[in-house]
Amino acid sequence: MAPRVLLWHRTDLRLHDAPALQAALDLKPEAFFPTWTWNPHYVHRQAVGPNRFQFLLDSMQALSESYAAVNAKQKLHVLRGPPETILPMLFKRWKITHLVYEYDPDPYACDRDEEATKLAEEAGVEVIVKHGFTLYDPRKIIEKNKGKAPIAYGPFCKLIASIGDPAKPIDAPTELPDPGDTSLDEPDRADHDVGPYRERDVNHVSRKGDDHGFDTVLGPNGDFSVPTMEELNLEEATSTIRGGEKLALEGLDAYLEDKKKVINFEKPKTNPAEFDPPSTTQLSPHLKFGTLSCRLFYWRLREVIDGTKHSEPPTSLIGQLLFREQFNTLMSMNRKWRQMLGNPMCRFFDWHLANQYDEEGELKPLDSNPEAEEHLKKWSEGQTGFPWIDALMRQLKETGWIHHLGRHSVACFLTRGHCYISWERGEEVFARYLVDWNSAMNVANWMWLSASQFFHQYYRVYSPIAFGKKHDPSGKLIRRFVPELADIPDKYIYEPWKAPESVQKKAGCIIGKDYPEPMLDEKAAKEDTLARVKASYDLKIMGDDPSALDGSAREKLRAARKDKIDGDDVPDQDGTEESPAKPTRKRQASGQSHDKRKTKQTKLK
DNA sequence: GCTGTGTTGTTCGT
DNA sequence: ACGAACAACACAGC
Repeated sequence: MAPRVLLWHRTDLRLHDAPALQAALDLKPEAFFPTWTWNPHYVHRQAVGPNRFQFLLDSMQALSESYAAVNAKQKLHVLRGPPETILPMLFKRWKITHLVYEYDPDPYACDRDEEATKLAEEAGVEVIVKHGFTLYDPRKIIEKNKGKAPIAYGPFCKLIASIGDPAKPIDAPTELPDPGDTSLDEPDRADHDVGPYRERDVNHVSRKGDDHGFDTVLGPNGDFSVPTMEELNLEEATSTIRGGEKLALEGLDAYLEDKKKVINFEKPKTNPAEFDPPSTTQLSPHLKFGTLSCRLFYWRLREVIDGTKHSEPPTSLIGQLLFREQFNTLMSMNRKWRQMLGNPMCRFFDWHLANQYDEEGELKPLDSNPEAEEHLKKWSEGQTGFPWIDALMRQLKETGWIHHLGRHSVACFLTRGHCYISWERGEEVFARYLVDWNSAMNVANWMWLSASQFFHQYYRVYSPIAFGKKHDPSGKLIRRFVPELADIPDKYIYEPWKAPESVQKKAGCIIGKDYPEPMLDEKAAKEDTLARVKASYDLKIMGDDPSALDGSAREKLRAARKDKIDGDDVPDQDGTEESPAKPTRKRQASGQSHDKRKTKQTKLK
């Protein structure tokens, strides 16, 4: 039987160097169906803000047009519904013989793809999985290292060096087979139910009204069209970062023009306060959505640096790609990657507002902690009263991007630096607002900054005042993103509460009225948090330790703190003390909704 | 068990 | 501009 191939796009919104696409074409199909399942899990259950939705829709539309440019009969066929019902329908209706997709190391994706593979096999469809999201196949790296991936960067680099160079990129196809007969009657929505997802739509906060993206399965005109922001009823994107393969390749070309910059790139020496233009490549969203192939990026970099004296990993640009490689590899072998409890790679802390689970592994409402809730809310909205932190958080929300070191600064502040709030809460906020959000990079860096893994010198704390000042003494970033402070003199721009009343008046910004007072005493919060971090470090247990899972580690830390406080005769400042007696109070909304959380941790929805 | 290393801290000294 | 003190972590390699 001549092959009829369904290419399931997810992480590979491009035609250049796309191994799954190439594998599909290598089958010499009589009918070829590039397909996207518009998945209600992604639309309603993952925190995604308008900026990232816009980038995704741009990229899907661009891919569809690129297909059509090669073969006018082709397009990206978008079917709106859960993959576990859409795919079996297509297998049958389009008489599919082969399902081809790119390996996605994300834990949710692994579950989803295992289910899809099972369904394909039940339908007698052959499944072909290619790697292309990373330079190497994560499964091969782990196999080569006897089932484990090194957690330290150096050994990881050595390991992949022993495998050799990554494969060279392959060109985009110049011709494509036809799709064959794609005619379908509009399916019954009941067969592709999205109700349970919409009921708990975590993205309702960025909608102007109801989501109409699932009104039909085949699209409003029955032609498998790419959804629009209007159909999704999303607020307008505020970011200027736009998606699509063409923009990715142009961005790459433009960045590589300045060869000196590429050759001497050292990440820690790039400036987190630069935003117009930023001091880094701006290619991360394209790697996230696969509008740019990481192998193409890698080999284009090699072309520039080979034969010259150049910066080296970890600080070089290649070094950045190797971090991406390592974090994706580690994630691929850890289904509890995105949480602390149950995660063997993540140190246990008794953070405020940490995820907790019932016996069935369902998320429970968070413990009440009014002070921490207020801190989280102010942090996520850029209202902490620390201009540097607030500028970065507002930059994140508005532009969908902040510099890596800016991410460090705000993440450290929220977790081990000043607020002692679980990295899981910060990770959610980044997931909503970052255009380049990616589970491997985002989670790994949150673990890094919270000293939960990779980084352990927890006493090195970013100052919310000094760190920014070092890079941007006149506070240009603050003046741009916190306009109420625009006329505060340089001397006070990082600490406006120290400005005399006359100065505040002259600048038209009264602290406590036009801009908030600092939400906490920086020095006292740092000391208190450092002591908590040290106490958790002394426990030396990871998130999957029995005492972490049964709550006894938490109790132990609480009791030790109480002893110490009683001994010192200092009033108790821990807002969690009352929670055992009074289980769960309604939590405040905090930039995103936690109130309807009841996600199965591992099961495919 | 010891030593060196770890992308990217801060403050104070010269 | 750069070095040392701060208080002191984990991990790899020997």
